[in-house]
Amino acid sequence: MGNAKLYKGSLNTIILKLLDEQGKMYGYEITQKVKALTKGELKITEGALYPALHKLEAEGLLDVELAKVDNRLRKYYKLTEAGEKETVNRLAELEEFIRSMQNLVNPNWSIN
Amino acid sequence: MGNAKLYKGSLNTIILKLLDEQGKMYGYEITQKVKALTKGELKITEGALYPALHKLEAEGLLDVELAKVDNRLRKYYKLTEAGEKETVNRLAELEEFIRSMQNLVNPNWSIN
DNA sequence: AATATATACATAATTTTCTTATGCATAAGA
DNA sequence: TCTTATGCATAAGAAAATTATGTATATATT
Repeated sequence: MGNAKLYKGSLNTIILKLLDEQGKMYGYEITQKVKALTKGELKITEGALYPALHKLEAEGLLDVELAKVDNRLRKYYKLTEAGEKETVNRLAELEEFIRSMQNLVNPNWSIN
Repeated sequence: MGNAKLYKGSLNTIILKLLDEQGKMYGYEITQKVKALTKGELKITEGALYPALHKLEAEGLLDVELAKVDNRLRKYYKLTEAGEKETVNRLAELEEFIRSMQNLVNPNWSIN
């Protein structure tokens, strides 16, 4: 709690970015990766993650590949070609947004 | 368009921050200020701004002062004492969020 | 003089996006 | 045996925005 409600709107872009650099990932793995990368500050809930993955897939940005590991199901997601193109756009947009926020909130921070 | 939907959740903090540094501002002025500070990248819509101001006021974080300039109404908002304290907290939280996002999206960026 | 744009507020309907609460199932650790 | 971790999913509800209106005055443009 506390950090809750703070990353609204950027979850999709985070997913795309991670898939772009990791190649393929499954849902649970994404939640753990984000937790690790942000030292526990950002926690992606399953209720937000799975619908987001399904939507990105429906939009044709992700492909799914089923796998069974230790008798447990995994759904590996990876970017489609369209997904890779979209990732570039959305990442640029998110970076611009972060710079703007940074500049608004603390103009003293370096902007590089 | 484009930048739309990106600053979700942080509008309240932006308002508090601006009021903290400007002393007092009225709604329309806030929209123009944000537009200017972000070179047009962040546009606060009235449908988001006015309800947010009313809510912050209802929470006891803002005080209102009416003014009539050129026969047009203005509602100047300023931080209450509670508002000043809350601003410190919310700003810190938002800064942490920005750092996390920055680190997720582009770990090469400087973290200062 | 007429018209459009800027200034200034406000709210209702809708949509998006999240949290919270469930639910199912297997594996591993205490 | 019981709890925690792994792994998926969806439904109900809340939060926070967008979009679409509405009112009104002032200024700039044609």
